[in-house]
Amino acid sequence: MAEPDLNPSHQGGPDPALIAYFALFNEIGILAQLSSAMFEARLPPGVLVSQFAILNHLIRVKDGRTPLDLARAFQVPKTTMTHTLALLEGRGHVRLDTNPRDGRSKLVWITPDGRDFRNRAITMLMPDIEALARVFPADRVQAMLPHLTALRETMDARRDA
Amino acid sequence: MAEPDLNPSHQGGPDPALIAYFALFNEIGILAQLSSAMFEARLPPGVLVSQFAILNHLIRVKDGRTPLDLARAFQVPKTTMTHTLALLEGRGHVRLDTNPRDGRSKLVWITPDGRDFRNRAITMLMPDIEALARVFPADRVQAMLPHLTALRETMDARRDA
DNA sequence: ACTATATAGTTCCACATCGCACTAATAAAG
DNA sequence: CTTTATTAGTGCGATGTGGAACTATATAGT
Repeated sequence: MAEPDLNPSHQGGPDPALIAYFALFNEIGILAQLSSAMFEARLPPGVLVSQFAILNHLIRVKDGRTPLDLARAFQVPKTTMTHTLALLEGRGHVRLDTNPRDGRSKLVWITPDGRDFRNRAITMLMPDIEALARVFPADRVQAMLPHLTALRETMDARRDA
Repeated sequence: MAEPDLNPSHQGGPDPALIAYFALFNEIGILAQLSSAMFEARLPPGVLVSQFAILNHLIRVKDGRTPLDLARAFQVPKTTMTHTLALLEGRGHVRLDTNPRDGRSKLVWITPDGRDFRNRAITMLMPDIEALARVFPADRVQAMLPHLTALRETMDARRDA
């Protein structure tokens, strides 16, 4: 579900300088909801963004990593990753080998089928992105992207502290 | 779960100018995950961000609206809203009256208990926000917030088209 | 080497989310 | 006024998500 929508400005309460942070997380939450819906509308029925995201990560970053690595990258519990990887393996989109370096863990590899599926999915999404680009210019995206990345990295680093 | 992490740059594929949009949604998805986790860690056990967000909306925007209004505001199906409102009503944080203007619908009101709960929750969250503000300055938030709001409004408007 | 601790992954279970079908009520069409 | 279509909310079932506990392996301490 969506994010807070918090804004304690109705009372003289907390530091007003911090209200912007609440507003920020509110917008982020609603945008995550909207973008997930947009993506899933174009993906084949039953394929969730969570699964698609993993295929993307395996291509964009690197495959041959452990399920736990992936769980950390996506900020989900390892049980969730076990479930999602099982779905992808069942569809033949990824392959799970035992890790030769560590008998406890496995290594996740994307298959040619998984690669094809992901590339076709991106093609399906392109029209929506193009339509969005027409009403929301790319320079605005460029303006905020570095800040978002920095915020993500900061919060990611603070996660265990 | 988190968002795409899409970046088709591995091949000469789609318009490179559009890649930034994928990167944007990727960051938004992960940040939504991180902020939800941060919030829920401070909320009482069993209270999810989804419930807290509704209380916030009822105070910040306005209460006395229908469940369907809320479902649209948060971009969730009405069945989800029914469920969440039932939880909040069970805790005495909201009250559901029948709508005198329309026998089919109801009106959602926040109770004094709900108001107190929300205000106390915000107090609990403040230390985390303050800690974040120390490492991620407010001017960076100000720099991206207007763009995020504009993007959210744009995508929200395009939702039914 | 042996014990204690930590880690990777899974299983089991609780629950939030959401699609589908249904009821009740309103609105529109004739 | 009667019929039809639309809308608000709910019950039910399927599934994604995530916590607790467990097994198997690896690492640290002695």
